[in-house]
Amino acid sequence: MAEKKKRGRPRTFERDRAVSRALDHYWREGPLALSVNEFCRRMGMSKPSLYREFGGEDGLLAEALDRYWGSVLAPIAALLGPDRSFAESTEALIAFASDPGDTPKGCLLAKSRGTRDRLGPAAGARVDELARALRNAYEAVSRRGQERGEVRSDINSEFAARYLDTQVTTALHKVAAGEDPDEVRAQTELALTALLPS
Amino acid sequence: MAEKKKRGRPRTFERDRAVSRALDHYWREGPLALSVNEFCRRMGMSKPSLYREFGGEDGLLAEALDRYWGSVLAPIAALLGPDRSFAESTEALIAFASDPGDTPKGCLLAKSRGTRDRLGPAAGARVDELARALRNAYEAVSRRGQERGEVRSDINSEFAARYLDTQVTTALHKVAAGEDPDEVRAQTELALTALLPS
DNA sequence: ATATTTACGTACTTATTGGTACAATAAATA
DNA sequence: TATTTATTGTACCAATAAGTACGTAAATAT
Repeated sequence: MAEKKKRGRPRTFERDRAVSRALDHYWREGPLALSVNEFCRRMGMSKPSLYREFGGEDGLLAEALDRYWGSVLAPIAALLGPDRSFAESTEALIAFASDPGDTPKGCLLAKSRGTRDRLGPAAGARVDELARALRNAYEAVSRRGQERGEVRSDINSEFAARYLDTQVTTALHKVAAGEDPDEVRAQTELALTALLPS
Repeated sequence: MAEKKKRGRPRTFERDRAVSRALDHYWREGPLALSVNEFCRRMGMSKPSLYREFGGEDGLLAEALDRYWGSVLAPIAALLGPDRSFAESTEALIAFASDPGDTPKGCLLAKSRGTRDRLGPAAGARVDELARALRNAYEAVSRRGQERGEVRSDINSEFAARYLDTQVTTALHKVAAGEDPDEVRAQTELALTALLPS
């Protein structure tokens, strides 16, 4: 890998930093809140830069979603591993949903899913991907829970996964909307008891 | 109340019809989907008319919400009367949520609540009012259910009402997003079993 | 008829939108 | 030093946004 000298003007665009700041803005205010103009103004980048580097708002959001998965959701999914009981897994999920702890409120994926139809093709596809990956994790948790007798065995594990997804997403939306995290936590805990054996 | 002859040019503006069409548009596409320009174009009214009669988009949406309450939500709330068992009431709610039957999909109030913060002052206040009225109905249902032993007695009836509200609103959002009504119905039914005595 | 009062909508303003042409810049090469 | 190639952002475009000044229409009153 020789350091081939390139011929033209050297790149100064900080792509990584741009994606980070984009993620922050999208996460904080939702993926549709900002116009491209305002976006570039706040990011301190020129509009042609955005179109050149990301092909537009759609591409930028898609990349921000990728980073969100890597830095937030993948670690969460890892918390749902087979070494944990169903109760521990749901506890971790509820803790994540009712209080992410770190920077912005709510979940970028949840916010994006809420406006799925108004997203561009690239971001839309990314949202579907991430949602599916998350649901796969939910399904694994549900199935293991059923095998261990920790979850009602008379419901389909895919249905249970979708139910889990619904409830967690609802919790995330409520927290993002500013509702009391303790209330959200309590409601989500109640909702998940519906999955337990009677 | 004598029919006093008014002095100026007679009114030709069809206020009632305007509100009806506004309700239809808001209901179908959500309260923030249309610009004032596009709105007036579709309604066949001039912009000054809208500002004169309703004070702007905010006032128009507020009035549309009023009509929505009168024509849709109040009848629903009436279905939750004391003559029905808890199971019958929730059944009616789920039927409403998972398939409104008539014209547009979803619930205008649910859609409006989802974007509560971006609404104008009048519409925002109306949304709060209607949501509160609905929750009062939910609380009455919950409390009666508890008195009859149809609902877990170890949870606060206000909390149960908020839970009911959450689950019904979630169902409405999902139907509005185009999800399969049968799936939504099944998930909502499961969620509401959490309120039943064990 | 003329003036007065009320209702209405054309046509305008200013600001912002998504999107891009093109000139300026900065390096390697000749 | 001049040329070529690559990168960047100023400065523009047409379309549309929210909001309103003002002239016209249609009735009653004088």
